[in-house]
Amino acid sequence: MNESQDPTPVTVRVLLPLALQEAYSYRVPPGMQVAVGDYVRVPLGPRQMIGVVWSVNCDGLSEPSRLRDILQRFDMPAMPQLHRRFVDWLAGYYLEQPGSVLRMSLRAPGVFEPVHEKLAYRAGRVLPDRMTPQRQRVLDVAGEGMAMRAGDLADAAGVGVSVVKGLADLGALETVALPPYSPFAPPDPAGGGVKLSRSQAKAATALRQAVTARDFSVCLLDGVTGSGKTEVYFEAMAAALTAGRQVLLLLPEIALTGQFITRVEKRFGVSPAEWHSGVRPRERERVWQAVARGEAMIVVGARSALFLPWRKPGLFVVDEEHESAFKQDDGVNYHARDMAVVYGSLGRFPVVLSSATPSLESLVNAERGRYRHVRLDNRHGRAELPEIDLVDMRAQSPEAGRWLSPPLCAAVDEALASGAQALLFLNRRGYAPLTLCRACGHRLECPDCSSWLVEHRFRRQLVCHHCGHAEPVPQHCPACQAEHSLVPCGPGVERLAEEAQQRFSDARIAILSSDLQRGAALKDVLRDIAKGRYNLIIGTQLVAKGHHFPELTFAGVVDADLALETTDPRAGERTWQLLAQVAGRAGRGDKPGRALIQTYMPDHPLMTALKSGDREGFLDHEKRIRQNADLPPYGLLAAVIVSGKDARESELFARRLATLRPRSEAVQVLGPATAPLAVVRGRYRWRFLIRAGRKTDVQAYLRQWLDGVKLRGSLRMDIDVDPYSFM
DNA sequence: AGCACGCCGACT
DNA sequence: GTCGGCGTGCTC
Repeated sequence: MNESQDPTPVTVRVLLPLALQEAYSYRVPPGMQVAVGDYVRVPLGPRQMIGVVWSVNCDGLSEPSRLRDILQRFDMPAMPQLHRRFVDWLAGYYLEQPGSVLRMSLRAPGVFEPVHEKLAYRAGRVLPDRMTPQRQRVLDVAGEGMAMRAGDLADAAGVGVSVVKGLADLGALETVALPPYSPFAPPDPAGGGVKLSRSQAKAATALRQAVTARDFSVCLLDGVTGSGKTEVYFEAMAAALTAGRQVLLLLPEIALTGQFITRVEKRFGVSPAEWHSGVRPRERERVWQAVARGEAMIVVGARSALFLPWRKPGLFVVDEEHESAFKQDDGVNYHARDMAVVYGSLGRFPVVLSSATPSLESLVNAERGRYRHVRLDNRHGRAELPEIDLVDMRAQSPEAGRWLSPPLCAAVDEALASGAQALLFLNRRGYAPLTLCRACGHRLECPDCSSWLVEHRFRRQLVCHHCGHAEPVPQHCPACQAEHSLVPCGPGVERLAEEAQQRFSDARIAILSSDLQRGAALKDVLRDIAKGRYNLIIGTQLVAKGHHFPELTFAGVVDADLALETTDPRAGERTWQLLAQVAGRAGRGDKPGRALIQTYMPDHPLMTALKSGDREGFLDHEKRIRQNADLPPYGLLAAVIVSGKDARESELFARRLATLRPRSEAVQVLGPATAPLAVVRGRYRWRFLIRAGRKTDVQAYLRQWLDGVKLRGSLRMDIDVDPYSFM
């Protein structure tokens, strides 16, 4: 009877950041108050873990005697209900354990460590009985008002720290606890704005309305590079900040955060919080705490920033929303752009998706009226794309071992001669994608994956791009022992640079690829390009993203067909986005540039559309293909990948799984077939593709099929809802 | 995720 | 004889 009056639950369910089926029950010890969302420390087997109270069960469902006690409740803002709903929603959609999703929300471990309090000192009320010159100097400095750390105070007074400590003990100095983290300054929504063009102003008004409506909506901000999308969504951010709400600016990759932080500083007068894997632990703590307290108002971050414990979110902006980098491919396979939209819909606040080449998904959502389509005209009235011509490689094929056709060379020559910069784009790292033996035909393959080893000549290594395996380039063929018989086949950017150096003898060549990204190397090269130290840039897709080369007048695409030759259902769309972005790099100021695209498929609808700058035409073509094949966004897709260390065992398991699949009118299961990359890291992979109508509950189907399946030995099963990469 | 338990190969 | 490899299973 008495217990029922007690408001404190006897047992609670605690979600732990582990891949467990469910939350675990714990007892609340007498005298402890816990509520849903609280962060707690609990015992788990021989160790302790930090988890979140997910629900309370006052009825004591499991026998309380078997349960263990919560050890500690952390005194910090509880995880908001919105965030807990988000974790559950994401886990349900991607068929993940909620604990695995929670883990991504607890990636600032320092916040649960005891805060080593930082102390400072200022003048106290009493004077010491015995005054010394040293003491006097310290009190003089302290008398100026500012509380200082012991070391600083001692330095300023020219004395040892012991004098300060002595005065503090006597009460002549007062101890003040400094806030453990330096606070984030409040941004100024009104400051730093620039004059907007008419088109920008109109778009900004639309976005501001969405923010002030204080309800869920999605705006697709669609405008070419140079149309000023950033300034427009900055206006929406200003509106959210004015309303006292937090803003997230989500970027597809870390390399871009630097420039955006500078722009935010200019616009809002303060440094935003920065969140991505490169942020140091101490700073992570600071940001996590400040977001949890609702003190960090602007966060610029990569996809993991979604998992910060947002206190009062008012706007999420996803820049370059078409980027496939928003899809995480390891661990929990979530799409950050889609989850930003989900967060907004759960939290009833607007989301802005921004792109020069919006994804087909977003465009179709706009067509269906689910997203608001906000278009921006080009500020300079320039055409969307520069003048693009195709080089028919069937007719203009360069000699063997060369990849630059005569028209491409002529265009580069012309650009360089005029004192401008030129760009050659090839989406392939290294020197050559394949090395084979002339004597026996043996191909050098990764020992752990079914993929070719890529020669990296600068590193003098053969590298597997799938698992990172690297080995020195052998002297003999490993199969037939022939000497000097290994020949590189096909080009990578390194080899292209070699050819370019021969063709354009006075060119100053820079190679831009992700191999360069370690340390400050990339930054240095970009700066030197901006200074004009290089005039011929040879790069992988790194050059397509964000970086602006003001003196570039020509862009050449060395192999436009590469990205099309995959099994990925979005290959066409990706190729379009990539090539449009690369071509868009050409042109300075208001002067359009020129682009040449080498292809063996000049009649492909994508290529002809690129040539005529007909985005709508390409999109219509792409939509028809997807519609006919029931592919996203007209149908739903999921992949189930089964893998194991033993080839036979993996296959048998996949075949047995196939017999277990439930019959369904609405869902089509294709496979099992060997995955496109049949072996990765020594694991043999089989794949099912699941295709269903747009309104089908694929998750329910997959659960019905796979929930009871027992995995034995090294067998693994990975579910990928909305797959992007078909590897 | 850890951490213990368990079962097979090469050692002082 | 034991040390130790990592496959397997459990944690309220």
